[in-house]
Amino acid sequence: MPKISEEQRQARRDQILAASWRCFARRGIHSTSMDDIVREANLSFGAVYLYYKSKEELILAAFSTAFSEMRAPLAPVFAAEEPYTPPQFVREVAKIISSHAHRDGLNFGVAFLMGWSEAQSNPKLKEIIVAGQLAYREAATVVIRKWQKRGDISPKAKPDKVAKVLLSFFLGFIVQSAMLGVIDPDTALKGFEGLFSGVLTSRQD
Amino acid sequence: MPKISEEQRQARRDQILAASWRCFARRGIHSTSMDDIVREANLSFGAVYLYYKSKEELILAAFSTAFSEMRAPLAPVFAAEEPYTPPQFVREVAKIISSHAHRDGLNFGVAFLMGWSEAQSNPKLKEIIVAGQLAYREAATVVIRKWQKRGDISPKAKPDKVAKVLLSFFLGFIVQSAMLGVIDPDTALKGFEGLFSGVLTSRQD
Amino acid sequence: MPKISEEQRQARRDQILAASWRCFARRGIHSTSMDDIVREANLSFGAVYLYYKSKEELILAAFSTAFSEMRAPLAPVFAAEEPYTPPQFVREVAKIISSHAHRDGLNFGVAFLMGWSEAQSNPKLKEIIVAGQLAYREAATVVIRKWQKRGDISPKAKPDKVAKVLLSFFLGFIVQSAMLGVIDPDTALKGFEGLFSGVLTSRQD
Amino acid sequence: MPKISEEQRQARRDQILAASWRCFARRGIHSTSMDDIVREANLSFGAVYLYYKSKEELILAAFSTAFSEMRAPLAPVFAAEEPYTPPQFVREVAKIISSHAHRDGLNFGVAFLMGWSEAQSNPKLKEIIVAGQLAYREAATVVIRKWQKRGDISPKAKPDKVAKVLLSFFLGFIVQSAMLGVIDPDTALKGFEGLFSGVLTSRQD
DNA sequence: GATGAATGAGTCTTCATTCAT
DNA sequence: AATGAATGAAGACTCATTCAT
Repeated sequence: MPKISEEQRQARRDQILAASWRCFARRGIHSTSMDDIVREANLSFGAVYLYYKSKEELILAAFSTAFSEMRAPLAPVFAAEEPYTPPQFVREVAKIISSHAHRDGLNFGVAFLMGWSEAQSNPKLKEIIVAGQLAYREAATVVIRKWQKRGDISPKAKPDKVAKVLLSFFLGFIVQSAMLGVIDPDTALKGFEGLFSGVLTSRQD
Repeated sequence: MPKISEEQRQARRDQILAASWRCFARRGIHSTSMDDIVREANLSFGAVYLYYKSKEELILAAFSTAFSEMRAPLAPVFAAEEPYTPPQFVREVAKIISSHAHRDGLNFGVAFLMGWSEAQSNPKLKEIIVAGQLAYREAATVVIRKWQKRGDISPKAKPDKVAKVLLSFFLGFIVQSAMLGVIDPDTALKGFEGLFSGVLTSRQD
Repeated sequence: MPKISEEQRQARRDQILAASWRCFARRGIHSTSMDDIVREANLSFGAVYLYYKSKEELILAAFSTAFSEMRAPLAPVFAAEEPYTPPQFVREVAKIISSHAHRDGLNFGVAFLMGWSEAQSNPKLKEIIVAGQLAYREAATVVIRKWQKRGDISPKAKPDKVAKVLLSFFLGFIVQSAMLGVIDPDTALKGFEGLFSGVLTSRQD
Repeated sequence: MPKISEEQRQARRDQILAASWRCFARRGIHSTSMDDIVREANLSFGAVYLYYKSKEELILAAFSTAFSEMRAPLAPVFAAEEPYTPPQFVREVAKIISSHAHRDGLNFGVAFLMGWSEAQSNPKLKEIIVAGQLAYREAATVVIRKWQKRGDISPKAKPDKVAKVLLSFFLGFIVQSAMLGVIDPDTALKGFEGLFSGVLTSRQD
């Protein structure tokens, strides 16, 4: 019979994860030592290892959490029965990414950059990320089909190709937000509309 | 007074950098030891340290080189007096990114992901990357103005906002290519056209 | 004032010791953690430390017990008023060692090997073992004198020297049983008889 | 092309092994830290790990060496075309064990005790030791057959059983030497002769 | 008496860097 | 210029022990 409740246990895990992210965001994953995390979490080595049995497991948990925290607010936008129009959809996603990027005074957008990089030498992490990106492509495809049904975009477009372009846009948005500073959702909206204000015309060539 | 010519010196530096990238692409920066690089370059520790005085300097040089190698083929596309139309522009950039990503059997697209991540704990690298991305935004702005002049896109659009969206798209394209596999330039073209096939219409609402 | 009876207390100590031996025999002393013992004994850390105040004390108790458990069945063989003849004596001792070595599916013969090794860095343990081996030499000397009295062996032999040889034989028997598998008591008997079937003759040279 | 010769390399390995044994003999294997060995060898961590890639490998090498050092002087005694008579054989082996046990002011006899114990949790070591002991049994069998041919012992004895008894005796001799102090070869001889001075008689029963 | 979460000193090991040759 | 053996600081992780409950 455990001496602490499941809630207490989860609270400790969260405490460690939060401390880890404060360290990772400040110094990067590889410049963060377990010692840093232990100190940041105001715990002991043993305590941290009681909840995560290796640095790798901790890193994996940290990224899984970070990714799913981004997933939560995005889900309703992708799953809406009656989706936003493309420009509004872009605006909404941009808004969520922006607000997610800066919390508790730290830039959590870098979590994605770090995760993508780390994935190159961490198969499990890569699997998680690939699965996540493919899921977004899938979800986007569904939205795109609805757009086509509603007449928002041409019925001739291939949804899977459009989905790749749409996902590219969001991923790049994350990169820019992390490297150059947050992009205002309205800027995203206006830029999006502007970029394609002539597409139809140019296709008529 | 150096005992070897400047060409020989540069050749050695390139040899070391090439070996480094083969290692980095395979195992990631932090899982690559100087020993790995020394062996991959068929040199000695002393030789490597003769040309790069620390691992950090080597990493910095490796990223600088990788970024400028991408810059070279992109430059004419951005600098053309009479630019491609937006869809064709996207296609061209996608083509260059794709072909750059896979060379010598290695995925050099990951170089960008690694660089962005590494930049979080390496101010000098961050500076280089930020400068590069801002330069692309600038170059894109110039192209966008030409599009507006030529009537490819609306003259009312703010070029700097459109540039952010355009850069986002390309950066995301790099991410997807590295994580999920290369995206065919025609897919990019078709997806791009499809996504915006209804933008004007939707704006008329 | 203890809250449990002395019998309960001793039962707990035995339970912990038995669990310890199951662990030690499986993985060795140094690869066995207190955690292993706690789990094997179905107890808690606190409980184990209530009965043994350190791992060292537990180890010492474990060996003391193991040694005295071997002593019990051997005692009558050594103390018999009218001892076995030398070959039968060897057979009896071999039988006891063999049956002791394999109990509860574990090889307790290794206890001796471990104890001898551990004694090198544990003075208290060494003292116990040395005292035990000297006691066996003493007991053997008594038996040997009886053999001489009865005419089993030459009255000219020095009992203390014979005792050393006899003890050597038994100790080596323990080693072989633990390392190469149990030696059958009859094998010991026959081998013993065979080895010395010509000693008298060779002495006549 | 290596910078140091094979002899220098071997010398370093020997230096490390010698230092390890000084530590092991003093404090036991598990109480000896790599730090102890590094200091005793007057080297650096890196240097030791350059020659042995883990503590386990070092331990294995240390025991292999210790065992083969014992094998060297024993080989001629076992392999002689015309072997010693049984009592002289015992004397010779005892002499070699005694002289081997004390060298450089350290008791190398404990090496065997430690090895046997360590083998319980180290399969590779166990394999080496088992193979060694079986080899000695084999070698002893050959000697025993020669004794039978020469009439030193009864032709009816089973050589393999006698070999087990003979090996037991030597192993136990090692144990006693290590735990109680070296046994004089002549003591071994006299004790051996004394123990069996009545065997033939007792067999007539 | 009993529990088991928490502690933190101590361990093995790696690897960027140096320097005698 | 080039070599590669040697260095040792720093890192991840373990585990005997304690103590608040």
